[in-house]
Amino acid sequence: MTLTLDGRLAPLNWSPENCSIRRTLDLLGPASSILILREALYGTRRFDQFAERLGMSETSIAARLKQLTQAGVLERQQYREPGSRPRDEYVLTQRGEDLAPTLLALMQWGDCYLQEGPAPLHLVDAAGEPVRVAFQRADGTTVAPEELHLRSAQDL
Amino acid sequence: MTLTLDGRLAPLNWSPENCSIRRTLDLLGPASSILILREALYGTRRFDQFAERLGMSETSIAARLKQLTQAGVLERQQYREPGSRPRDEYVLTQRGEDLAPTLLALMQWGDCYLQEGPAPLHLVDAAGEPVRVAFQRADGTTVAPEELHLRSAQDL
DNA sequence: CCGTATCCACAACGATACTG
DNA sequence: CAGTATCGTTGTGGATACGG
Repeated sequence: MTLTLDGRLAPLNWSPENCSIRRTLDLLGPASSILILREALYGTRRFDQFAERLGMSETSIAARLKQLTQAGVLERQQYREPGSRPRDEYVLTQRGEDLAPTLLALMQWGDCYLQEGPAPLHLVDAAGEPVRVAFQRADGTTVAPEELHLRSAQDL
Repeated sequence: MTLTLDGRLAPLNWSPENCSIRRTLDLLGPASSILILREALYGTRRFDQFAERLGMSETSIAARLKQLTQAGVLERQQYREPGSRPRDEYVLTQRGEDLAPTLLALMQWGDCYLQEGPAPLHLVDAAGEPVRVAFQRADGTTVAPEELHLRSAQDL
């Protein structure tokens, strides 16, 4: 596969700076931000749980949580356990949840190419059937990678 | 959505270090590696083209290309234009092409949340119909994000 | 429990100059 | 054209100590 950009390698109306991939990576920040989001997707919400599960220093955790909150993919929520004072926790916003395909596509690739033995986690549906990240049309039909093309907007 | 890990937030048989997302990020390296791969996916192959299109220094380009080659997602290929001496170019391996869902999921998210106005590039099939990254079962049927679960391997 | 402040180490990057 | 060598700057992170 090579996404042929409709046959041209450098369309005039597309510039490498005006690129959603670059802007998304800039917004999310370093790789440790992705790991924070992975934990958030798994259900981790509290500061010390992030720190413990990721094996990162509190300094880094605080910086990443603040950055991701400002980026709008996490938000602080107050909660109160009975008998305790109110605390904050960090939960995914809709924007953050929508990063799930990206994260799970990464996981899928690593499971395929970097995992020795069976993968530790499997993505399944409500009935336990395996689920994969794939390309599909609006009607839900699958698109093979060889059929993919990138079209620049002004070609329409 | 929260991927409930079958109801438990920290399954005993899964550790944050043994994680395909982390290992994949470690293998690929810094964010600029992802941008290199984006260019490779678009069809860029030659050293100076990477440097020019990404606006990065030759030092960084050389380091990233070497790293990605060692990681097995790019490989050097000799080519020879008529009348020129042979040169090297960097092309995606199968491993590298299989990162397309990850990169395009990133692009899709950025198009949705960071793009002002219409996206500059559209992912389409051979007939020009729009294509998205989505979750699906082995039989091709679509899975809604709310239906997703992560199951640890030893629960089988 | 949930962070912040300070200090230090290292990795990534751009700029520049240089080689086959 | 396709890199390598060196330098200086910045960003990221760990360790430690400290504050609400």
